[in-house]
Amino acid sequence: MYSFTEENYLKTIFYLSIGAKEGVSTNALADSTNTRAASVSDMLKRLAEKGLINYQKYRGVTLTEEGERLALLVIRKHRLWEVFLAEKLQFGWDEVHVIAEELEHIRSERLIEKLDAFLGYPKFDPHGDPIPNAAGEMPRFIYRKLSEIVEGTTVVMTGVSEHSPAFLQHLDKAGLTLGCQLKVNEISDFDKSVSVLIDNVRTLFVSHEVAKNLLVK
Amino acid sequence: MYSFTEENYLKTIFYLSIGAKEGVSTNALADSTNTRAASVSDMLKRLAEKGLINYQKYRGVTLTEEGERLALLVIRKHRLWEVFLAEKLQFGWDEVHVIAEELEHIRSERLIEKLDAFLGYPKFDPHGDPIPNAAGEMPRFIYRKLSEIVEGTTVVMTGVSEHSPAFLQHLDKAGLTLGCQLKVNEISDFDKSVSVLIDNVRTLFVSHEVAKNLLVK
DNA sequence: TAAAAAATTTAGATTAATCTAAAAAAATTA
DNA sequence: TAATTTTTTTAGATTAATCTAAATTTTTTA
Repeated sequence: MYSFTEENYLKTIFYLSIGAKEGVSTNALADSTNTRAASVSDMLKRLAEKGLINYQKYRGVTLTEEGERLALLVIRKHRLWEVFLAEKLQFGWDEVHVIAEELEHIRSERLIEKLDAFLGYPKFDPHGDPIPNAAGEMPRFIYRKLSEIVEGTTVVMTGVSEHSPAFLQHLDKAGLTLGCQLKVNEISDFDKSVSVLIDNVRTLFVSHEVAKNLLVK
Repeated sequence: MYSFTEENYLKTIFYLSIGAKEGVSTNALADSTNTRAASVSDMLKRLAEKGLINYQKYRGVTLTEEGERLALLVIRKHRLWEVFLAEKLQFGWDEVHVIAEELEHIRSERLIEKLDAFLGYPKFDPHGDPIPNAAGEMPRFIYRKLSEIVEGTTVVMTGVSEHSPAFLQHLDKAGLTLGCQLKVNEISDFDKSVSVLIDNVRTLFVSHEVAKNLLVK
């Protein structure tokens, strides 16, 4: 049985490892967990002793197989609760993350399996992120950013790579929701903003900053 | 913002205060919280400083108005989650308590109000206990025990005063559920066991031990 | 590559919640 | 009511998770 804190470290290491070739640095973890590097060093020693991470002093960390499995089980719980909050309790997709940060630590396997069934075994959370299975396995999709799509191409919005309430509320206001069709009309030479045709109905200008965080396929 | 531990102490003091004329003793709290009297003394000092309990050394404790309000809000959350677990996730009434012990500490007022709405504003939890409102107020019903009902009387089972899985599973096996009609046929002179007619259909012998923990009206 | 800068770890505290053992107060009983 | 027993509190530690400040290692740069 691991503490809330330990679970949060595993989850953070998992997210910071995505794409990275090297191990996650102490400072990156300190930033993400809002603690000091010294506190992170202490915790890394403990997680290493428990066999959850590969750690050598000054070298950064990676998750062991067991550590990754545990991280994905926490992420599974987080994402299932997000679906519950959005679909059953009518929370906005900008509100679910904060509450799920607490719910993800509730310890009951039966609870999460029954919740999964109640929700109809969803495959994605409200932000389009895939939900790991009960064994701690998650399909890895390769999404493209809207900012990388060439002019004239039509794609479907399938996710976001930024989950802050401010960003998600911005998308709400612009009427950009998961599943909408986006045709890239033109990319501005001046500021890289993207002119898109949404669902064949209306045209919208999307800033490069936003386009970088919209995942499409 | 109060810690899980503080919330649990408030809740425990609330339950131990029911019916009691005097304050709750340190030892009673140590028993209920599975800690030692010394630890309880420490915590009582802290809760008193925060204005949540009335405490004088060696004298036992009572909740202040604010302390009781907080205790009832925790109990509100506990009982609403129990309804969710039983009605939506199909957990047995013997299983919901343990999981709700964790869920009751999730901090989000909006969450609990939306959960309340989702459940249709239930007035009672799966054990027949009333659910406090959002202001921390709870109707106080005066229930009678089945063991106090005189022969010949017909009553309805409305609650239980013992919530252990073993007891609740025993009731399941006997087919005793909330809302069933109970006619007291005869009380044994020998062992005080009660012969009851259930829903006008079948007769069952209920031990005095069980009858003491069945609440009826 | 040597010096400077940045990153990381160690040393030594702190806080909340707990403990054991000992002291003190209250309650019981002879 | 005095002695004994029980209850409660205090004193002094312990553990997990954190901190600051200082020391150490690695990386960068001149």
